[in-house]
Amino acid sequence: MSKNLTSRAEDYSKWYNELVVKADLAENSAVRGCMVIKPYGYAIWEKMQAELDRMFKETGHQNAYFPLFVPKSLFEAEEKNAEGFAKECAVVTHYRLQNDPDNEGKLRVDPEAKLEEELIVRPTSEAIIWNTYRGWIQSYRDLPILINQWANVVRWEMRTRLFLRTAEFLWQEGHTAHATKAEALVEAEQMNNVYAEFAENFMAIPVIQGVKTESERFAGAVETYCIEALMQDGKALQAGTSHFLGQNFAKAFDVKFTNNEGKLDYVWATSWGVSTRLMGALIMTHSDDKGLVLPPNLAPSQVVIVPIYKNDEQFDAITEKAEGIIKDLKDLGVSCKFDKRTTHRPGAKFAQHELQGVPLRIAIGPKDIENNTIELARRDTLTKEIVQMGGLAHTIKDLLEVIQDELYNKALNYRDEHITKVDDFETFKKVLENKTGFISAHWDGTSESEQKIKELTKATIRCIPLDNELEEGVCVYSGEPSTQRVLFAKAY
RNA sequence: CGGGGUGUAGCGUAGCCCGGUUAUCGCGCCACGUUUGGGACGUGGAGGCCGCAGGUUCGAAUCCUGCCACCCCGACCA
Repeated sequence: MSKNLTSRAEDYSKWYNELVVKADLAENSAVRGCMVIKPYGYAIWEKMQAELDRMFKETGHQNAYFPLFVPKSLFEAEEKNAEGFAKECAVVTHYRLQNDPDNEGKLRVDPEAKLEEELIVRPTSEAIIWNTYRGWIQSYRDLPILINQWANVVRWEMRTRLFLRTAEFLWQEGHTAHATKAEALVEAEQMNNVYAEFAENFMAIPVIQGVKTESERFAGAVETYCIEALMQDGKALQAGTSHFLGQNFAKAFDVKFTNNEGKLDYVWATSWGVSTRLMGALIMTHSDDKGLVLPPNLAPSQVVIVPIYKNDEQFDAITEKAEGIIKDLKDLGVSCKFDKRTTHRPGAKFAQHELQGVPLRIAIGPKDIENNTIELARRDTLTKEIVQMGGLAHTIKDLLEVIQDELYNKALNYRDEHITKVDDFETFKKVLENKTGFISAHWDGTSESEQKIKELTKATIRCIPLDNELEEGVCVYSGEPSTQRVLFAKAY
């Protein structure tokens, strides 16, 4: 492990890449654009999964699993969806390899083994799922269908970055079917709320809920709800989306049902997802120049104990004390690891646990044995204090809650300070270049203005906030009348 | 896919222009000893088809050709 991380001020993107690798979260693999998620990174992802899965089930959803492959004829059925993803699809054309007669010891694709119909590796699963739902739905009594799947998908991206954009990524995708438009809309909004609640309460990442403009909308959706977060470098990151799909997929896959008036109608749909990209959001929201900073809710170990000793006798005394602390913490539902490795000295352990973002560190040495104390260090503030043993477990449990809240508030302050109201295009460009962050500005509602602004500034409309107040104004670019402000930013 | 760049040990590198014995240095790794309240020190050691293939040459990490991979900047994107 090399000593120092590149600082954020020096090169934010280099800092991010180094942090992901050095904190042992993930690394690049032999497959272009695909990452290996290492045990420590995967443990954090599992924490996210567990909480999201709980929330999905609490809102009435069940898990299921659909195939990795989508026959091309199904994939192309919903035209807009197909068109939107066509440029980044991996395609299976053959099903067999054979020894290469011209190249000893090598394999080649058997030209005789061409598939009748190509299979698309799913970039998203609407097609295969809606084709399946057709067989499940005849009557309004079969509705709603509320299903989620945990899966991997492939989008053949040109340029990839660990967690933020990989060719293969892990995610969950919910796909629901409803009898009425109103019910589907409620579902799409509900799941966006679930995502917002998860991001804020669990990941300590403040988000803005909104809807996408037409050009940023999911291919095939009527409305795309989203949660947008702001990273420390002032760039926005779309952290989750929930789509109201209208009857587009029902029509494309001919999914009709008889309603309670005996009339035939197409089914209404939603889909919603978050991915391993949330790992990127987590890193870029809280971490610092010493490494990862994990909110207690997401830390694989919330507390780590580092022993400091000169001989076996001291180590035994420390171990006894540590085991007592671990037991008390476990009773309160706090996870704690005892780092008793003899192969590393305390300083190296301190540095490693800081790099990996363990929220609280306890150091116990001979002095602490003597005084009935421990040294308690906070990862988020990098402060440490000597604490008496009495009531330690409760002190720690409370402190973890404080840390969780403070991380959220810190991120919220940063975010709120980086929403700038702007009314003219010159200021727009200046704020984007110098201050960065979200810009709240009037927009005339046309794709043309949106496109022009993107070309000129690289900023896109991240969302039209849901809680927007209506306000008369003129478009920051065209000067045409506008009824509300929207949020612009450069985005990941 | 366009424009630029880089490939030397696990990682970071020197050497390349101007070909010449055993390919440089640091980190990391291994062994032993001394250490342990913020990334220890000493001694010894292991590790290389110099991206791949071909060519020029008495001789190639170095020169030439082709290929591959990766990085940066664009276009695309959760």
